[in-house]
Amino acid sequence: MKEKESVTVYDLARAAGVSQGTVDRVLHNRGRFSEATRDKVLRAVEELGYAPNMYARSMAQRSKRIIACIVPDFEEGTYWDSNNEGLMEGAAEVAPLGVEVRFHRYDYTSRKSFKKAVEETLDEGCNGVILGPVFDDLSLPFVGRLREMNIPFVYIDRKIGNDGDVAFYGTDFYQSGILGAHVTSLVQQEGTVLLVALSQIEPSFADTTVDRRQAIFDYFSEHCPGITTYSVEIDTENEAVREKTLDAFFAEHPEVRSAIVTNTRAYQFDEYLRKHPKKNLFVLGYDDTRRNLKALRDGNVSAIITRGIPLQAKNSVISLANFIQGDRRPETKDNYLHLGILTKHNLHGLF
Amino acid sequence: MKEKESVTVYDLARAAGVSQGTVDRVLHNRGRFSEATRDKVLRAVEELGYAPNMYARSMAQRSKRIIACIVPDFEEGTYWDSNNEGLMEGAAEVAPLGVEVRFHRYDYTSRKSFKKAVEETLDEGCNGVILGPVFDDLSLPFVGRLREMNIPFVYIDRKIGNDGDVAFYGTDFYQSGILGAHVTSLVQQEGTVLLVALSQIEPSFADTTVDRRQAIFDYFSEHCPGITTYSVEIDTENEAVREKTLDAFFAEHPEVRSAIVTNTRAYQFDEYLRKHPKKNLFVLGYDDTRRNLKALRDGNVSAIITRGIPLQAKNSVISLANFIQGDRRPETKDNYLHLGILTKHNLHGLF
DNA sequence: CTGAAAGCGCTAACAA
DNA sequence: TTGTTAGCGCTTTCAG
Repeated sequence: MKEKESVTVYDLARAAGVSQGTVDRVLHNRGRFSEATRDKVLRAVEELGYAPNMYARSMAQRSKRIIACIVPDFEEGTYWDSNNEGLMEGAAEVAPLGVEVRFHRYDYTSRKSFKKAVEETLDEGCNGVILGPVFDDLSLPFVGRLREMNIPFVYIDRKIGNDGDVAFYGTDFYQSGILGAHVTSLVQQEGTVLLVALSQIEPSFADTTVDRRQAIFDYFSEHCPGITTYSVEIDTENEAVREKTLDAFFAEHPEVRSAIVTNTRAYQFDEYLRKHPKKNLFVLGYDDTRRNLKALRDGNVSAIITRGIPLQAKNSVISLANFIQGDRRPETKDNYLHLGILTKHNLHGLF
Repeated sequence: MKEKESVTVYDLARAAGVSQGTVDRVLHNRGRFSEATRDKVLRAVEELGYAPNMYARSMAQRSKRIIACIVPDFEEGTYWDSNNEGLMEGAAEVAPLGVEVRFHRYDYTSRKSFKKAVEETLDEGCNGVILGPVFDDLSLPFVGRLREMNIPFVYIDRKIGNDGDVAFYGTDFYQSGILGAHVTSLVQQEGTVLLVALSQIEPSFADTTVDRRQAIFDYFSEHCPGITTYSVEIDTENEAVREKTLDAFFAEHPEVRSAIVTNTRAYQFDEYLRKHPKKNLFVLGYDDTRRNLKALRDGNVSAIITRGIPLQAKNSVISLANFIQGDRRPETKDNYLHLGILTKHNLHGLF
């Protein structure tokens, strides 16, 4: 019901005294124009305040842009599954912009499979990459390659260096530890707290949760002199071993009132508690994976700190698509997502 | 890098044996076509699974669509300010789709101003309405009018009936009460809890927080027999009166360990506590308004339950725009937003 | 190196 | 009632 105003390529062309075709060439650096015209056009862009119409653009493009997504494969209900969910949502959202998301998944316990995913990506070709890195030494040369080839990329979950990435979406692990400790301290001002950590199967992996644990220690030692903490490491793979470890701990420390599971598998601790119930134990876990949410709803987990995994993944897709199609970078390069607190009673819409 | 497939009006036209113009007419019910062609076209739509290209559409439209937004005016940092923030975000997001959002604000203490806003809206004309209703008896005939005129509308914050609205975005107040009580019960299993409520200035207003208070009572009486609650009503407008009321309460009940402020103005309770500090008082409030967040960060509020106000507002705009421009309804009609829990240590990115 | 022109999917004005 | 056609802002041939 009102006219649209907005400066177009045609306006630029007129202002610069050239044709639309020429404007397009300098805008996209497709070569075949002189320095002089380049300047004229760019000046016109400045003066008129040109902003491209993304929709017209994607309509005119006969070909799609491809985003290659190199992320770990996953079991149902785990961390990378949640990420996958968000990536899919993002893919759906950018599809009408003419951007297609293709997956190259790898086994995060296998360096070889990562190499393979990388090769595939490079072979197929793409206009942008979303990288969920696990192996630093393997990822580094890869992003170097991307930079050479002028392929934009965004990190998800973790980032390797600060070099040429368009953006990063992930969590501030230290802060997540502070929050977990804070919540626990609200429930319990003094006494014993148990920290349950994942034992490292593969010492070569980067263990992102060390920062989290450090934060918890820091918080308690600064704010809660009355709290004593103990750590146990549990075996992710073997339930029998887990059981023995935990039995031993609880035998020695029956006075424990809270437990913080610092890795992403609070549901495994819940499994233990189902068999060996403890009265009034406050259990705090991390990450809104399906399994953890189930343990929160039906089991013995009292609260979960979440980083909105699907959102981080979704945002990574959208921001990369906007960069590729709309020439615009995200407002902030490093995006540490909001940490949420979940209990039995605010799961609505998540599960 | 791959061809786009997707069925277009042209495809429909060919399939139905008519022209694009005719297809457009039946698609938009612009009249001037026979029943027979209508059927042919609609069948083609079914068979080919046609979905309009929203971007092509908004490009071809020389005129904008207008969304009229009838919501309460606000003071800085209060509930409707947060809503406004989200509405603005939404407006920015749908602008490239050729949708403009226009505001008609009213004073929520004045029925007359609401009437005026409604009249303005009707006079100016629009393609859709977002309504934040306060006066039920005034809103009802208005939405009746909208239905007659075939103008789609969505409710925000509260809804009046379930009639012709495209969607509703708001909170489940009862659930928010349950959550608040649950969180409080995590901190304190027994003893005294103070409920602070807003005293009604205007008894004609719908008080949405009664459900919340009811839920708190229900939760405690079901799960926490050891907890006793007391309610006080405080005067929103007059600080001196507030002070007196609260002084009197604390004199009588020095044993109180938690307080729940059930309205949206926890910051006013914080103001009181700054002048009359209480040791170890757990204070829970509602809503992530700027003032409340400040009281959480720097003051005596321990936790805030939030309904993601900006998000509810933003979604209302986006869903209405999609309905108007993209012919598609939101997936769920009634959207009760996720309830968040905020503490000092997860304000990042919100403030 | 540059310009002209066709066309992406859709709407809207104008003929018929 | 229906078909035709000219754009919307942009990219992309294809000739110069």
